[in-house]
Parts: sequence; C-alpha cells; structure tokens
Amino acid sequence: MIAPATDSTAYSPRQNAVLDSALRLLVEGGEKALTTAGLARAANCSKESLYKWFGDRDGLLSAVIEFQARKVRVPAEAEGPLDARALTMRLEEFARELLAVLASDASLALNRLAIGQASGEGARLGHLLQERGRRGIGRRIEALLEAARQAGLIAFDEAGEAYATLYGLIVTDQHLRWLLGESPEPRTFDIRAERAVAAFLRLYRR
Amino acid sequence: MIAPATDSTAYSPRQNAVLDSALRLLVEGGEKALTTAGLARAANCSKESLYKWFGDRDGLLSAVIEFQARKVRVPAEAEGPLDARALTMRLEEFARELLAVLASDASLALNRLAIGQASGEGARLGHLLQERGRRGIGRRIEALLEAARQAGLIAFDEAGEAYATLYGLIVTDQHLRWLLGESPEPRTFDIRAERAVAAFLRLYRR
DNA sequence: GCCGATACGTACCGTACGGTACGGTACTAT
DNA sequence: ATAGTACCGTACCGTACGGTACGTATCGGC
Repeated sequence: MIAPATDSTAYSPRQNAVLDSALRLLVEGGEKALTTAGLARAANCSKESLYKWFGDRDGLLSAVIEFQARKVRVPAEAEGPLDARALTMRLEEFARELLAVLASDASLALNRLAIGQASGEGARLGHLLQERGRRGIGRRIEALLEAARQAGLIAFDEAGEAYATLYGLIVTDQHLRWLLGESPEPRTFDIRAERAVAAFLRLYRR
Repeated sequence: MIAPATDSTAYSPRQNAVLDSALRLLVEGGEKALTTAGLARAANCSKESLYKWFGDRDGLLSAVIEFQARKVRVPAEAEGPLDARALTMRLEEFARELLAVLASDASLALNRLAIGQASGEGARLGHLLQERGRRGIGRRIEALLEAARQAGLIAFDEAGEAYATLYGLIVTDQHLRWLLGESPEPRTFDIRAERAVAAFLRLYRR
C-alpha cells in the first residue's frame, strides 16, 4: 500500500513525543534498534497505537523522517544589501550550517536509515529525505547565488551547477566518512568553510 | 570475537565463487537479501561450510568487502613525461574512473552495507571499506599531484587538501544521491570530469 | 579397496521481530 | 449513570533468521 504522501498530516503532541523517542532510538542504535516493541517500551505506548497511528513499520520510518525535517526548518536569513564582503560572510555562514547539519546525530542516523533501505525495495525513504531535507537548503542557497549574480558579484551559467560546486568544495568526502562511522570534528568546520568559500569565489568571482 | 584482520588470507577458488554469489545477492537485494540460507542455496553450498570458512555472518560480510576490494585493483598507469596537457588528461582519466567506480553496483551495495552497519556497533566494516577501497586510489592520485607539483605545474601546501578539493569537485553530492537510490547516468561522467578538472586546475595551477 | 577429509543437503533449535487481539483504564460527552 | 473513545500493557501468532548437528557423497593418499 503506497502511502499518499500527505503533506498536511500534522501529528498530535503525543504522537510527536513518540516520534521523538523513535528518533532517539534510531540515533543510539541504528535501524535495528527501532523495533515496534522497543519503541512501545521506550515511549510508554502500546504497539497497537503505533500501528493505528502509523499504519506500518514503513509508515513509522517515513513519519520519523518527516518529523525531523519539520524540526530543522532554518529561519530565513535576514536579507540585506549584498556586496562582496556580505556575500562571503553569508556563504561562510551557509557552509558552517551545512557542515553542522550533515554532521548531526539525527541527520546521520536518518541518512543511514534511508541508505540502508535504498537497496532492493524502491528508494522511497531516500526520495523523501532528499525532498524534505536537501531541497529546502538548496533552494535557499541558490536564491542567494542568483542574487549575487544579479548584483554582478559572481558569474555562472546555471545556478544548479554553481551550487553543486560549492557543495563539493565544502563537503568533499567528509559526509561519506561520517556515514561510515568516522567521528566529526566540529572544531575544523570554520576553517573548512573559509577555505571552501574562498575557492568558490576564486572560481566564480567576476 | 574480533577477527585478526588477516591480510594474507587468500580464499580458495570455491570460496571465491561463494563470495561472488554473496556479492551478487548483496547487489540485487541489499543486506536483507544476504542470508546464510539464501547464500547457501544460491551458491550450492551448505550453511555449515559457510560458518566453517567465514566463522560468522560478520566474517562473511568482511570477506565480501575484501573480496571486492581485491578485484578492483586498478592497473598502475604508465608513467610518462608530465606536462600541462598530460596532467589534464590524467586527472580527467582519474575523474572518470572515480565516478565509474563510485556509481558501480558493487560499490554502492558495499557502501550501503557498511553505512547501515555503522550505526550502533562500531564502524568495523566502514573502516575496512575505507582502508581497502579509498586508500588505494587516494594514494595513487596524491602521488600524481605530488609529481605535478615537483614539475612546477601546480602548487599546494598539502597534498591531502588538494586531493580533497579535487574529490569534492568531481563527486559533489552525486555519491550520496546514488546511495539514496538515484540512478547514475554514466553519459554525464565525461562532462563532469572535464569541468571538475578545469576548475581544479584553475584553483591550483601555478 | 580402504580411510580420512571435505563439503553438500537437510533438518532442527532458539530467538526476535512484525503484526494482531484482548482485557483493563482513564476521560469525555450526553 | 451510561456509553463511547482513546489508549496502555500484555499476551499471542506466524515467520524468518543465525547458528548447530547429522547423515551422505565425493575424492585424494596409501
């Protein structure tokens, strides 16, 4: 049964609390740790309620992803005059945020979950995660790049390609290393962000 | 029981055939599809033999990773005089190879396996995959970069950082997207490789 | 021709999970 | 007070998996 991807379904406070427990289990023990019985015990609810609310274990997993995505909504940054210095600072801010998000326990746990699920069965959770997570911040940074181009600060043919380049310079292979179990070192994020933005601007500055 | 990471253990032809079946199962159905009974059926061997050879399901998974890593050994490229044109071509060749490897069924399946395992239990498979897979091609390309620097073609402070930049420019977020279930489009690899190398050289050319 | 070793095929065991059913409880509306 | 609702806790069922044990067959060494 393919769930109709209901965007508007808001969960009750009780259900959100349960999803919070589910996310905690997922972060601490991976997919294997998120069992229906385990979640019922951890959240002090009954298995029957779980199946009533989320229909199915897959529905539960999808709900956890949407639950987290809903929490991450970054506040839209205050717009202001855009000169070279402001652009640099906003790009660096974005880079730091991106690294922090990708390195967070919740993000790593959900990405591991979706990736593990992507084999065999269709990539339902993968698409969901991509759509709910990345698209948001992607749109935001592409808008910033577009504004910078309009202001004559940078030049590119296609915003998507410039964004991909920026992303690659910031993240390199760190995300995969973290997913494979390496521990993030947040102290290094600042310098990574600086270097990546400097390189990006050297490539795209007019 | 922590396996002693025996590098030198070569498997018999029969065992390699079994590992090949295991990899096939893994590629087709993900980790869930690689069951002891299923592998015994697919490879026409007994479960008892599996446990005798690999000790344990974890040992089997490790063996599959090492098995694949042993197959991927890229032939060391023929060295020659290194001028700007040769450097560009070798970097583009590397980029194409890298994209092809990362997009291959086997690589994606094994990375998904190791990533799924990385939660909870220690990142044994992750480390193994990192060590057996990446290190090899990393060392090779860093040697090329070092040679290019000695030849005065490019300039950088640290080879590792230059390599990370090159990697990021080539791969961007494609690898993650593939891991999440997006289908690779090999037709685009050439142009991706060209653009990434062009950007890299614009950043590091003397 | 016999023996030991190796490995196949199958049957088996314990466990853990997804999913369902049922009795009991608090709370609300009428 | 009564009926209805939502939920908890627990017990239960079927299944599938990891791991073990056993009987049988193939094959090389003597």
